[in-house]
Formats: sequence, structure tokens, C-alpha cells
Amino acid sequence: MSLPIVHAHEWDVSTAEARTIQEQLASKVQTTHLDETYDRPVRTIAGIDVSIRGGIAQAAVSVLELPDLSVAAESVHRCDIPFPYVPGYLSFREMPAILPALDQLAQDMGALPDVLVTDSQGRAHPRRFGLACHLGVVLNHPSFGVAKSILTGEPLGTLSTEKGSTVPLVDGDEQVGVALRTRANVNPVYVSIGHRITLEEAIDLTLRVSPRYKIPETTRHAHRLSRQET
DNA sequence: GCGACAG
DNA sequence: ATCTTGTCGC
Repeated sequence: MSLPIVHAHEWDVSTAEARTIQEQLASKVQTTHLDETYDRPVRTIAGIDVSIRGGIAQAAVSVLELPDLSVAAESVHRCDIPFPYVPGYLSFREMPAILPALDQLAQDMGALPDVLVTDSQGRAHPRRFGLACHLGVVLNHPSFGVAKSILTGEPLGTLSTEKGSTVPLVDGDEQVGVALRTRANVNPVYVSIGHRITLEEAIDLTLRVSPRYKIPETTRHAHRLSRQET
């Protein structure tokens, strides 16, 4: 069974149209707990990354099993770059490559991994609809984003240097995510929810898959995969 | 108008 | 993101 939504999306849009799509889909984001989706602990988590080379986008997904973080599956998909890089519209550039890769993965595994993680913002976005939200809503699947820098908002207060410490990431009067220290004395990452997950759960998962490095192991694997030649 | 700006 | 070697430091 493939993911029907993969072929049901129109990505050839203008920035103005993309903005309208984001504003309309942003209201569909669900902030429910993972236990409303699963009656068991999270077992698989997918790291997703896209590399751009020579006008071609290559998306890679690597699935890790919890709690041991062993690699359970991988998938890669290439396509032409459909959209330029415009801050705030990353999903329109990367999702056309990501969705087919996830489709293939779902066929290989029989289902999507429990949670999807992307190198991006989720709700910490000008219209509260970053790539992590877009992916989650389109697939109606739990997702969240882990970014290395801020797109919008600012840390509320000073983050202590200890591993696991957090500080709210606020945009105007609302909290859109957190700055999270995944390792002592290294720059923080910015975590925000995508869909069907809580910020607390996203933070917990990020720490569980980042026992050695600043960024999640899922992301490291996917990043290397996405840069592989063929 | 000026500066900021995920990957 | 990508172009790219060595190097300083825990």
C-alpha cells in the first residue's frame, strides 16, 4: 500500500500560493499526545534529510529503533529541484523529494515509522507551519522538527550549559518551541512540534536519540545517506 | 526603507 | 544547503 497523498499534491506554485497553502493548513496541526496515536511506546523514529547537488534534490530517510538506536531501514529518492530556497518556504523545496522516499519506506516496512523528524522548524515558523508541520499534516502522522538555527522567535532567558536544559523559544506572546542543549557546552538546537505530538514528547525523543552528538543520530545517518553518490 | 532569514 | 584542510580544544 502506498501513500496516496504523494501524488495528490501540487508543488508547482508561486510563493504567494505557497503562503496561502501554509495559512490554510496551519489550522490542521494537532497538538495531541503520542499515546492518542499509539497504545505502546514509540519503537521507530525516522530521520529525514535532503541534500542539493547539481540541480537535483536527494532525500534520505533512516529509521532507528528505540531504545538501542540500531538502523532498521533506509530509503533514498531523487528528483529535480522544484522550488528555490526562500526562508519560510522550505517545505515546498524539500517535500517533493521526501514524500516518495517515505512512500517507498512505508512499502518496505509495511507502515511508516512511528515518528518523523526533520532538520527544520515545525511550529517555530512565521505562520506556524514549518516543514515538520507540513510533512506531519499531509501524512497525518506524528512529526517534529530539530533545527540548528532560528527562523523566527527568540530564546526566553539564558540557557544553562548542562545537557538537557531548555529555554522557551517565543515569538511574540506565544511559545513556539524550545532551545535545547543536547550536549554540555555546545550550541543548542531548536525543537518544535510538527503534528500529533507534544513539545515535551519531542524534547524527550530528541534527547533519547542524541546520546553522543549535538544533533540526533537519525539526522546524522540521513544526512550521510542523502549525500551518497549513485 | 532596513535588517533578518530553517536548509 | 554547498564550496573545503587543517587545526584548536575538551
